[in-house]
Amino acid sequence: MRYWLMKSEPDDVSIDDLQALPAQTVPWYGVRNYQARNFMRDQMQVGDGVLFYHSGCAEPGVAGIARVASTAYPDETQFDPAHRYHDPKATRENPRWMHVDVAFVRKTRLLGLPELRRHPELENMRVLARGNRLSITPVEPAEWRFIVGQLLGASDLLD
DNA sequence: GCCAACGTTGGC
DNA sequence: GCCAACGTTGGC
Repeated sequence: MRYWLMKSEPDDVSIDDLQALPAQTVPWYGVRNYQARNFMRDQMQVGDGVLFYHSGCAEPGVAGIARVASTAYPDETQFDPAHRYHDPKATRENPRWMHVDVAFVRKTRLLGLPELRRHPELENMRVLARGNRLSITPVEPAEWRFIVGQLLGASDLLD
């Protein structure tokens, strides 16, 4: 069991959008960075914890909790010439981009970026590292427990 | 294999 | 809209 922070632009898919989807599950399409792809392809397991992070918006920060709901499989958008995430070098025989499904668990209050930076317990979080642009970063178990404790209360730590 | 140019991310 | 940081591309 691992923990992850996954960024999404709320104009694209917000935590509310995820909650409103029929199966409350979304294929994590559009990742076009090899490190982020490799995390999904090589390390993610069904059930892993996900901090759902809003980026590229007025109030960036953790907006909810989700869960990895599948192992990795090819991202359909890479094959679609009309799609903004089309990759001309990808073929069905040789897909380049893989993703997992992510399922809604809980919407929380917004734990904003300034607040994340304020907690000494979180000073080593990958997502807070200078110059970090990765849209998917690992979260340490202690960081996960701290954040979930902040968001849900210590009595409700999920796992 | 180097590295300059370019594109993208994402906070502000 | 700006810009720092970083990843990718492609010429050599």
